[in-house]
Amino acid sequence: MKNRGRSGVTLADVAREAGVSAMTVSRALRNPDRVSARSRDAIQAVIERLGYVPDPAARALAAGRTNVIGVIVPSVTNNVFADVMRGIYDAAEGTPWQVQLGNSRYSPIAEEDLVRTFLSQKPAGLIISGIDQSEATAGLLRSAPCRIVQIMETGPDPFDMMVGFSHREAAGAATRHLLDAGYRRIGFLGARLDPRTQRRLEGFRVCLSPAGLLDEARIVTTPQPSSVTLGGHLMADLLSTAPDTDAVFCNNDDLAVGALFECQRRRIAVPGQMGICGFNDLEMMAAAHPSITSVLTFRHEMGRQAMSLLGAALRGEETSQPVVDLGFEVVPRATTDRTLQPGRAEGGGVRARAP
Amino acid sequence: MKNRGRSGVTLADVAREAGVSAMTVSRALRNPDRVSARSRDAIQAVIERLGYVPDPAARALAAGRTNVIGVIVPSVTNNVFADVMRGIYDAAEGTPWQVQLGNSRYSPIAEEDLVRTFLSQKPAGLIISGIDQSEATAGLLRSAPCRIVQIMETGPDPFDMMVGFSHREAAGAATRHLLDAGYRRIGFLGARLDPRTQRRLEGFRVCLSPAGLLDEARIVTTPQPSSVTLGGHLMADLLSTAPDTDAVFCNNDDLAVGALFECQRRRIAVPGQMGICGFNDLEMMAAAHPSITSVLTFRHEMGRQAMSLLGAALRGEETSQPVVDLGFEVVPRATTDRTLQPGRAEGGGVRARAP
DNA sequence: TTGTAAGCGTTATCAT
DNA sequence: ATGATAACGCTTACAA
Repeated sequence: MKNRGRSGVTLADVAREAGVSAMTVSRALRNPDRVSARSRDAIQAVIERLGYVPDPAARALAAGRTNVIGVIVPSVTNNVFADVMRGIYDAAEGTPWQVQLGNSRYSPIAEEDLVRTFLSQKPAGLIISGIDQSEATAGLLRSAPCRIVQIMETGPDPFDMMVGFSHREAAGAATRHLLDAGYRRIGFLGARLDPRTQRRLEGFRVCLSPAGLLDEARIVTTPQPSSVTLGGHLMADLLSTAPDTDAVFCNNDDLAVGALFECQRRRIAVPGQMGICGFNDLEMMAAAHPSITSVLTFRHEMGRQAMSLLGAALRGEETSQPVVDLGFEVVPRATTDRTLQPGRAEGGGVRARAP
Repeated sequence: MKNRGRSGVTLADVAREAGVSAMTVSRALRNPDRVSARSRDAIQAVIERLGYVPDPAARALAAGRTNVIGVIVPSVTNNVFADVMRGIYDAAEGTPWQVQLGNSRYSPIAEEDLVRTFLSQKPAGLIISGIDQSEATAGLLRSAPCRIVQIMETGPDPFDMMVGFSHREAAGAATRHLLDAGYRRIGFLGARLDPRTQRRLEGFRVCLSPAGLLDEARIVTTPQPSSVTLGGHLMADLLSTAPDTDAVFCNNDDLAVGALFECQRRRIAVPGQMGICGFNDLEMMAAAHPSITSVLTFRHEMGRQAMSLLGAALRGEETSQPVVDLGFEVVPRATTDRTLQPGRAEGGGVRARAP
């Protein structure tokens, strides 16, 4: 098999130059304190001189495991997951764990393939979004020889660990906020009905139904992926179906922003004639004019904690609490504050802040 | 070393069950047509029955290469890179290439580490953002034993291939658009001065300078990462420094949206008293009220082409054109259209579209 | 503290 | 078309 023209400096090269055996170099790399200071220094010098970098494939093959943490999210474009990913990367920094990202594109089949691919790499851990895995995927995960964290949601029967919150309750709280603000004919705008969206819709229904205020005609959804433009369209649909609607809970912030712009275009006063509440509380919501009420979710923290929990578990520090509920927070702002002095009709907004 | 309790079914297991040698199974997996139909079918059946999945580490070690495409971006939160990543994933779908993401967080040192880590994995290719690698990184890349695509920008001396556009020209065109629209006291709002931002600022200067309209006092920048909120703050700063400014070129769309909201808050008529132009043309820009002028960049296409180019090169299809300039497109909208009938002062906008 | 031997699961090479 | 054999670069297990 000879030399196939590989560039690499190997452990053996380093060992030879440093006048020790390969095993000592291997140890110096992973448990520096189990090697004499003298060897350690000599080895370190040679490594730098030769520019040695360990071959992860050889390592994985010999050790039967890797320091890879597989992360499976349904979207890489979505702001929400971008924040979660950043939290994961932040927590992984300075640790030996190497994050590897997989994008399931909201497809259960792609998700199953990803899990299979990740498992074939003998990962140290897996972080997977949601609690709605297919039966096949669930089977793989249940018998997986690594630690697993489910994120984004809490629910019963975790495979292992969980970091999330209740979307049902969060949506319920948002809807209650609209009720408390005095709105009565409340609509729901939703895009891409993934399982979390559906549970939010459920929370919406459960909040309005007992009060006799649930009107299915005010629920407007579409399978299309969400966008600001779509928020405008959904608002337009809602207004043509149920023109007397006086507030909307938007299933995410993009839709809420689009709904606000649509109101401004139509000279509908917000919050006077129409209340608007979003979901996630992206940075933009506070900066908008009028500022937009939303439900703050702790996305970055979710990623951070998922990774930290995994790290702790892998270090053998068993957590007493395998399911972490991060909660949420309704953030009331101008778009649902009827006590604000309404702007002129065509302004479509109020002054929420001094200039 | 015995059995360490690994879960895996191996090639040898499949070979034994199928009554052939390991090599035949290996061949059947990678070059099905170099194996008799009989063996092929028998092997396929056993693979499915046993649930065999190849071990990528063993494969990498034996073959000396992998089907990994390393992708290095400076941010995973930024919409722009999210779109590029989606393009890459889209183009990788259905190919044997496995995309692996690295986040350099705008740090040249982190970037160098990532390159080193990726190279240690013997990747089939590397996609790296920008043309401003450190000398150390450049050295690694020049002697890398794999194909390389630089994305986001075009420039001289590609390591190998390149897919991008000229940020300098794009910013110049945007500034020219503001001039053509009749604005004369034009400002620049910029956050995080990465190399691309700086080249955009350069394009801005080069456009205004010959006309004698460049006023450094109207250039407001900050090292902070960009956000909608920050766009408002920068606009506020600009107005206190140079209150007679009549238009701004914002270095990205978030800033532009924030600037627009700030104008609305202050009852500054847009586009009447203040023209606003963003950069990238995110989906939101068209949906805003008033709709916001921006410079469309082909982010998804950039990722798609980078990956396709790489795929073609790896298949041995040499491209005649190793540097692809995707260009850009100034998209004029309401925020720079002075011919529109101005809304009332406090409206801060115009009706860009019928309801 | 250090070294020796064996093998991890796959593919390249060369025969047959 | 198929197979025997020798690596690939590293780590586990055990011995010194």
